[in-house]
Amino acid sequence: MTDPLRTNRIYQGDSIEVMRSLPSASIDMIFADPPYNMMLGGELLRPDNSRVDGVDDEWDRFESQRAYAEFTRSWLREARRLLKDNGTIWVIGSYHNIYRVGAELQDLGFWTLNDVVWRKANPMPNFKGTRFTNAHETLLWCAKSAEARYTFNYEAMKSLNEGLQMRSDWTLPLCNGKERLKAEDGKKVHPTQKPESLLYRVILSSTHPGDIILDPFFGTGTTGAVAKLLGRQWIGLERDEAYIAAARQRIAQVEPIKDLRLLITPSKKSEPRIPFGTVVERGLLAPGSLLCDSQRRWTAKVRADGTLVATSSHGDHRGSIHQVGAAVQGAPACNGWTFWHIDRPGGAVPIDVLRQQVRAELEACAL
Amino acid sequence: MTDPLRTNRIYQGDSIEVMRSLPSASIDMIFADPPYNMMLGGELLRPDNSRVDGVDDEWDRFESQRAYAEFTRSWLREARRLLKDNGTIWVIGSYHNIYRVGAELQDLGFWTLNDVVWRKANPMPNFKGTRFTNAHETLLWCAKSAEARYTFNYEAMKSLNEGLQMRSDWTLPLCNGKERLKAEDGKKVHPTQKPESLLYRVILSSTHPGDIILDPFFGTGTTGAVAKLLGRQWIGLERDEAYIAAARQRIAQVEPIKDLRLLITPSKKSEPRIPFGTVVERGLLAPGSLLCDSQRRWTAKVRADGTLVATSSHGDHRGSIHQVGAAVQGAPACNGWTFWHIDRPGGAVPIDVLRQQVRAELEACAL
DNA sequence: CAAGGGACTGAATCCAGGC
DNA sequence: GGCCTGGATTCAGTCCCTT
Repeated sequence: MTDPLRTNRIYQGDSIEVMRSLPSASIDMIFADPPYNMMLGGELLRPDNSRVDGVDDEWDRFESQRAYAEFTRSWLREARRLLKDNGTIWVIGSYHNIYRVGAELQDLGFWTLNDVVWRKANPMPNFKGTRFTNAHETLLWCAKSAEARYTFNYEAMKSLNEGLQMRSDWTLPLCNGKERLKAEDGKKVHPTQKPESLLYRVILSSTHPGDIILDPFFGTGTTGAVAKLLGRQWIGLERDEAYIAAARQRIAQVEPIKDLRLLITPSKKSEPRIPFGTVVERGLLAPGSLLCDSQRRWTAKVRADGTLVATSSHGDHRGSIHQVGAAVQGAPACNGWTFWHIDRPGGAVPIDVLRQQVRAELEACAL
Repeated sequence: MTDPLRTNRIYQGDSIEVMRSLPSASIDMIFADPPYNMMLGGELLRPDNSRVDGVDDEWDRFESQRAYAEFTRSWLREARRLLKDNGTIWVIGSYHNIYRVGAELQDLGFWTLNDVVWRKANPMPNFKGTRFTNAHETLLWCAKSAEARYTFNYEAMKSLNEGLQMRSDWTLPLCNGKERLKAEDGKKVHPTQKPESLLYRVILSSTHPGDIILDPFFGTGTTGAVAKLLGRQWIGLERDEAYIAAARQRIAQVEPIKDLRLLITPSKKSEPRIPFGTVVERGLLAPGSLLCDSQRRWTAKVRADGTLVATSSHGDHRGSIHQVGAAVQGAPACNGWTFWHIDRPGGAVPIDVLRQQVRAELEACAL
């Protein structure tokens, strides 16, 4: 193609078809949030009988796993053609699709730089208690080859992380509140709008100001909004007219900023909560160990799941260190960390020292 | 095979070959930490044990990627055969191999339950500052099919996390200090020894005491050590004599927890079911008694057969405590045990206390 | 106005056992 | 295997309304 690439605009149409019309080796970075192929079953009710609004949109339905694999290979192949040799691609997904995406990326010759975990601060719980709470999504970050000289703004990431190297796990909240785009009827415009904080990190880490960023599954334009904010060029591909209208309006309101320091929001550092179970799990205290209070009036036995069992004049008790501490004393509440002790040669030591030990180990990973 | 499966031992030899000699549908859970030295100069063996040269030109990279895929498919296929229908498999890996593993798992028909992120508390920094610090590894947890009734000790995980649902991201330290096995020369025995805390969570979450756990890449036996501690049976496959010797010595020193009460976290789902009719039958509630909800918005009358009758704005209702509770509220479902109350001097009391009473009586009987 | 309670919501492969 | 029914199951955060 001889046409110059026109940026800062949305191209309407099927992603793969529009990509085919764009010139090769013209893009610095691609961020892609493709359909996940969730395959949800029937409806899901919360314990209060309200209905979970799942992703059942037409664009997330594929005929088979094979069809999804072919779709993935097709758009990734075009993405590879559009990327400059030193460009990189980000793809976000969940366990439903990210393993297929990762395998196809590697088959096509992409070179993985990192896989990054978006650790959701406030995920939806598992209402039926059937699995671990699905509390993260995965991003893959790849170059076109092992030899590529890709962009990585190491210092920007380090300062964003208060002077420590940015790790491959990012703790960020979901997109909700005022940031979440709502239609006039109050309903969310897009079922899976990504938080801008996520795109900040992606764009800030792997592009320079002025670079051209392509998002082939543009949705309501989070990539475009953050790209404009950060002084990058952007191109969005999207099929849905309603999404496009919302994205245009949203991006028009963005005022680009030049001073990156304004973006660095200090991370909320709070003392990490340490469940007592962690102390047991890490082998600092064996299941079956005996605890006692400082006066040795009561004893309790440690269970494998981090609860205690004890017997007192009030009966048998089972529960957390706090619950059992309160129960044996007949008290309304109790701080189990300072109440319960372990017998050591020099005397009884509160189990809080074990918590301190765990905290010390954890201090290395700040976020 | 007609031989009974002999557990709590290490089988020496090639993983895939030894797996072929074991009986189908005999394993409750598999934990696998397969090799993933794809292009790091380490050796990679094809399924036929021939060696792949680690050269990094395009052709050879393709060869070794394909060889790794074949290796992965081979051992996963055997793993699938060995698993009981309701068994599950855990596989741990990094971005070098886990996407290939995940794709092969799904191709073979495994059903993903969770992907779990091990967030390393103390990862190795990225010395060159060229990427994000690689601070996590990924575990995949799969059942054999979507319909399988797999084991998940929800309550134990919740207790371990001090009353909150366990999430899909686990922050745990690397294996070091006293736990790390060292040879006489002070060098580590195994390059990638996993922390026992990781296996503790894996085993406690997805197996029952007495279950049979297979680790086809046993190494220095972390899986065996934790399995023994937690009262599970184990089988380890390993080729390397030095690893086997270290594992044997290590596991011999583990003292198992014998007391089942310390190992099992009771859950409501596992308690014996009591029909409401039993409560009436035993005279804890007379036919004709009036029940109400906690807000006293609705009332219902107890019939001799343990059903209820009630009238609401939705009409007349007759049926089980659950059905009538749902009907008067116009809700899709209802737990009648906690919804319906009896009027007592101190206030309304849920009929669940009557169920507890019956359970206590039955338990006394059983002893 | 501050504090507190209740409703609502988020990429979700979300039940188990008996007949 | 299909159908029916008992009955178990949620965390963090925002917004609105009441006290």
